[in-house]
Amino acid sequence: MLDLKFIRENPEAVKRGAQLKNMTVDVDRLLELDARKRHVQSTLQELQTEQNKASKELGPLMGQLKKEQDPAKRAELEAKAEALKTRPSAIKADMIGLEELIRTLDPDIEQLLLTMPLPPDDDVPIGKSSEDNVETFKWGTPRQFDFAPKTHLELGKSLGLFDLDRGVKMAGSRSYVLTGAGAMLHQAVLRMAQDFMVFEQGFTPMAVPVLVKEAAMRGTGFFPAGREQAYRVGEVEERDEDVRYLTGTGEVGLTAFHMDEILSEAELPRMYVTVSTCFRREAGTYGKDTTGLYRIHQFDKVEQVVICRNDKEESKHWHRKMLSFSEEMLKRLGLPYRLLQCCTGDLGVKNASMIDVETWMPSRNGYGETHSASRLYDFQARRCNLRYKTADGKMHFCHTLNNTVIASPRILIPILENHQNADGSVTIPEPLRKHMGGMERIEPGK
RNA sequence: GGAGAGAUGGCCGAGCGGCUGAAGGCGUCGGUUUGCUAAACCGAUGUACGGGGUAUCCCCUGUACCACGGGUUCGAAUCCCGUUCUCUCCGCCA
Repeated sequence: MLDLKFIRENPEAVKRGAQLKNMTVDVDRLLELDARKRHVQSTLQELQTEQNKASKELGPLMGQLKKEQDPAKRAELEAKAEALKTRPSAIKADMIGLEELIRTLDPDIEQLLLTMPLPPDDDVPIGKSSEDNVETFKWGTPRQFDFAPKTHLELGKSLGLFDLDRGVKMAGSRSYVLTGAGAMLHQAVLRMAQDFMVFEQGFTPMAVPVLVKEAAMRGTGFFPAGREQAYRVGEVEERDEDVRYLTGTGEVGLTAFHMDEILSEAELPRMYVTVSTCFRREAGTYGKDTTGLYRIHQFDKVEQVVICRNDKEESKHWHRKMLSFSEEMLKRLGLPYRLLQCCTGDLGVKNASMIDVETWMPSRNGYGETHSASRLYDFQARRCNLRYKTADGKMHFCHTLNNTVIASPRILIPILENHQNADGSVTIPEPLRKHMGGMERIEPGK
């Protein structure tokens, strides 16, 4: 969420930011509603002041009246009290009207405010869509096969690693079942990533809810824009408070963890990592990546979140650092990858900058997205009402960042395809072996 | 699922419908005293929004906020209704 004051003072910057992100937002209407509300509010406040003044006089008077025995004096006091009551009584109806008006204005302002995107950072290349993303770094060389390499689908079948048909049978399209060594490999990858973040990088491991309330989705910026991407749980007739949503990323649980809190500067940065199941409806992707383990409704992801001070440089520093953790995972797994600086048009509402990591997938004869690192500044923290206090008592909104450490089973695609052998087996990358009972290769018929 | 209790500031805790943004204590910060520490004493110590200031993080002023949302009233932390959450007991399930 943007600061309303900022929008008021920089409407053009906000408009331009939205435009760069290919989004249409009605800044003018927001400002108009805001102006109207403030006008109503100040009128209301004046009336409240009057009321309060009358009350302050009435208070002691009523106290006297209670004690007073003399009928003559009582009558006098009563008359005085009645006189004092006339004005508040008279303005009461007006006040109720004004309150009503604010109540009708508020939801509209709120809704508009929630749709205002964070303007992209200056160093983000301008572009319309993912086509215009810029490759900034490349690691590793795609392997030249001296045999006809199989796709992960073929490997999965011949090695018995997953079963798509039965997955679809019970759970519908874009579903799967990991089986045998496939299931183990999946767990091994997650475990390796979590261990790395916890034991080598000092992140705090968390197990968070994946079924959350509307406030958590809105606070982390997924709602309202991404509402159609989330599974909604609850009966149609249920009241809003009973409805829950399945999260599409552990980022929600890690970031909303501190919702409505005031941290102290000394406890920043908070570094969290979670492995959680992610649910995505993948609405609007019909016909896209329909085969295999690439685009699926349910997967597991190790996600990293950092909550730091309100300092752009610090945010940028963490952004790079968190990205390096993802890169380290791919390096250890021996998977060639590249970094893409996403262009303005490819950014979501909440990002100031986003860097995707794409990993080499032989079956695509190209790179496929496996990670996404976002820098959000205080956009999420504002929505989450997540602040911190400095030593001298000043209050600020935190900055938040998030990035994939590893997501599986998608990452199994490059692992299987890149490490396959001519005999149809797959060599297990060394760091995964200790999580697979020491297994070094996955071989057919075993 | 049944019965009951509760929700007040960073924490504990008081609060007859008016002088309560809220006693008291703890904590924190500043000061005095002190060789240092401790102790003692004095003072300060919420947030949001609006308006005004010779005004980025300063001052003045107004309003709101005692779980949340309504209501009663000239006036609500205090009374009424609804919701959420927490706790205790019973039952049920794991």
